[in-house]
Amino acid sequence: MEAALRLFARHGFAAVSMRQIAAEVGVQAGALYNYIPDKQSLLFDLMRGHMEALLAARAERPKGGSALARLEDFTRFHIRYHLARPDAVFVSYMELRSLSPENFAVVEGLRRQYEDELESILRAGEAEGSLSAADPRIAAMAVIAMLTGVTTWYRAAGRLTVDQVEGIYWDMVRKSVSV
Amino acid sequence: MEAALRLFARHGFAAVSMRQIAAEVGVQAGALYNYIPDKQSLLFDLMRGHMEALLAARAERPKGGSALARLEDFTRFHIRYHLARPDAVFVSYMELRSLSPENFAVVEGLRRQYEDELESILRAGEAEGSLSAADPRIAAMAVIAMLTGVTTWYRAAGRLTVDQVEGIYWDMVRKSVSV
DNA sequence: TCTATATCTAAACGGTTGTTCAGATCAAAG
DNA sequence: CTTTGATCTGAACAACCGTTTAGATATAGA
Repeated sequence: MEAALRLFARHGFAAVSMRQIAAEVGVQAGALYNYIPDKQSLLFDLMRGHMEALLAARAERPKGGSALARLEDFTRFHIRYHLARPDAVFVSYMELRSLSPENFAVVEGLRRQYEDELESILRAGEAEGSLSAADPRIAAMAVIAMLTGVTTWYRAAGRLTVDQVEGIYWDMVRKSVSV
Repeated sequence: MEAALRLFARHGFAAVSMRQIAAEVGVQAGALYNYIPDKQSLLFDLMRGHMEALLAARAERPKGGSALARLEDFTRFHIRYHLARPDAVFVSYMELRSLSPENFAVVEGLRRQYEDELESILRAGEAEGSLSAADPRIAAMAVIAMLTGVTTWYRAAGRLTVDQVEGIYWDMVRKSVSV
């Protein structure tokens, strides 16, 4: 699974052969079929696993507090979690179209759950009067796109630590939905 | 080229065969080679063409004015331009890894030019005192990620017009880098 | 040590891949 | 009407695809 994830992230699902994955772990291609029914299931398991782990990790965060506090926690959590597993993020955002329709629907549903939490935080902030988003659904999509984009340029060896990145993005997110 | 762009956007570069592209335009696969040297060049021409057209269209916009005015123009331009050609945008952002190293470097350079303009607008705003971005480079990447993300959910048949989307995003962008 | 089970290899399956090429077909120019 | 050059077909090429399978090999329990 790790080898497949790495190769899918690097070259794309369609461009990676079962023989390449097998070679990466030192077996013949046929041996992989003792563990997975087919290539599509391999991709689906990786993506569903990533989304479920994301939701599970998110569920462990505190749920109470002000909308502003929850928004900050969401922002920092998202950046930290995504920067820690760039391959899984990359594959999960890029290979949606490689999923069969049924598998796509499942992953899409999980993603939707995640987006919905942010949307409800923004709605709560609106109700509180502490946040302002003209369209909470679109604001949620915009914030997530902004935050996830960090994985395209962040390099652990670069000039910024994860903490610093968190701070910069939180500053922007906070202001973007401020009253 | 149009057929290839459409298919690449839908299924991905690696997943589309020359025979599929040929069938889309009603010829045999071999006939395509009267116009392109190989499949890689086809992708490269599409991506380079998109980036060059983007830069050319951007270059026609007014360059003067306050940093705030230029930021608004950049924001609205980006959304309008990208929503008008979703396939080209999708392919150009998704298939970077399908490019040969030399071709990747070219496309990456063009993209960098585009990002640099936004970064310089933010720096000018900082100098003017009208904008505030803790790290202009990262703020530029964040804003572009947010704006480009619109192509993932926007549907022409949806509840919002392009003008409305522009307005919502400009509001968020403006606030995110406000003093 | 024998047996049962898990795991692997090596080969094969039918099908598809990007690309080439000889020859057919077409349109326009002389 | 003939010629030229562009364009296309249809077949072929070697290589690779995902997947299956028979049989070899390893592992662990009785």
